[in-house]
Amino acid sequence: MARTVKGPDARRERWKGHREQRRAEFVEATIAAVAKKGPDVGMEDVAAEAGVSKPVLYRHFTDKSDLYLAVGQRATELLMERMSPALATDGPIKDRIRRIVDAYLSVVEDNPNLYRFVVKGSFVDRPVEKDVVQEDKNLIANTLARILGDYLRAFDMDSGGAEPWAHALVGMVQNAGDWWLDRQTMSRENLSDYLATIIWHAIDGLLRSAGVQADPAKPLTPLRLVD
Amino acid sequence: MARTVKGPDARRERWKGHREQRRAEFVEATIAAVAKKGPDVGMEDVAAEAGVSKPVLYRHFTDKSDLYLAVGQRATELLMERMSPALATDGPIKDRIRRIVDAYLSVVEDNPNLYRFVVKGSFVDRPVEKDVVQEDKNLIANTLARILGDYLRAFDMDSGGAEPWAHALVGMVQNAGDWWLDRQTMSRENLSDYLATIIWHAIDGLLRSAGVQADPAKPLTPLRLVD
DNA sequence: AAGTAACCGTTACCTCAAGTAACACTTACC
DNA sequence: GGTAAGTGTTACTTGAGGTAACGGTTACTT
Repeated sequence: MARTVKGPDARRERWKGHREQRRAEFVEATIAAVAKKGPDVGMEDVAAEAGVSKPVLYRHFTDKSDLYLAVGQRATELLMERMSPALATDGPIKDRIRRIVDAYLSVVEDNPNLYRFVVKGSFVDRPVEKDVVQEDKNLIANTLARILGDYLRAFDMDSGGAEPWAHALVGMVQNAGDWWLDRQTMSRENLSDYLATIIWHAIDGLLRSAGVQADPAKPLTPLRLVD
Repeated sequence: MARTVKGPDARRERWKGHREQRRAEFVEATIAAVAKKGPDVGMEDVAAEAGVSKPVLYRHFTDKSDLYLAVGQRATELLMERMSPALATDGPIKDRIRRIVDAYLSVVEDNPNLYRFVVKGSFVDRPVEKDVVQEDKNLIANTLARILGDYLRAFDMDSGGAEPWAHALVGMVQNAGDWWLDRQTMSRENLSDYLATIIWHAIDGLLRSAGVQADPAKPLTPLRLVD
């Protein structure tokens, strides 16, 4: 009796890492399939791309939306990887905004099909409950909200707007990105500039209204954006 | 010869108006069904709500997405009905922005299921080609772009940013609205204020950078927004 | 060494909603 | 009376998501 009571049977633990690796493998396969066959791939296609048949997929993902959620999270990782250097770099504030926006747009530009797949081709089943995109947008927006809130508080301003503003900024960049992706009527650089300009003006306006004079060419002082 | 040569058989014309009326009727039925059964209704549900069986629906709409598109357009009409008074009112510029934003949010607030249905539950089939939401957002954004462009040109500024800025603004308000709809953690009035503030600051900043001093309490002079 | 708990994988099926076929009746123009 | 539009029905096909049932492999447990 001694061991059986407590010992959770090593056979269960043995695969822990492996399962995650497998999931990741299927997520990659999905991304590859999307890149090949466009954003409307089905489970069959994904399975084929992974060199496997459907039921195998369903051993690792409960659902289509479960898989899509995982893909969305992976995409968020890719996005963050590309954006975090831009977030971490100190420098002139406006330039920094431009770089962050541009990092986002560069990801969109490099993975148009994946982008469309994640942003548009999801939540087919679960209508409200588990929304892949909203999840990830919230993640980004919450990060932004924290940063904004800290800034506002540091300047002794009302920080109640931080959250809506964060979501507003996210939506703004995303929607402009969507538009740009569909009909690429201007260079990425130009779009980044325009968006950075409008964001900068919004921030500058907020600071002005609190009597703070900010120089677009200098870093904002009271906090560092990423620590 | 007068009639027979050209006359395209009055039987074809007889129904022109009727067909449109019927389409509208089904669109209303869809909206009612959505209000009752949530945003994930199927064609069967819609047909039932209209007191009809599926094939009838398919005589008037080629497709599910065709129906959804029509619903989206109807929703846009409802939205515009509510927004246009706010757009047409002259008055202090910042206040006006607030009213426009608030009008949008009020529609979202009053028809949450319809809103979710239109914004989220679409484009299930046609992946890229006929995107209902994008269509309607573009309509709004283009209107905005025209207005912005006119303003910018009136102030002798670079109007190249008008289009991206318009899409940015639309996305901003929409995303903030989505967030608010999901977890209503602040009053509509507060959200409208916060959004109007950020938009005002962005516009004000643009004008300042061109050397124009605008007073948030006064109407912008060179053009009227709606004519 | 035998048992078994976890994985590997397959083919063949079920289910459900979108969309279609085929058929019958009504109205009013020609 | 013929016919081109519409009204409507029930019963089917199709396709994609998801499942059942089966068999093989590995390596921990007893």
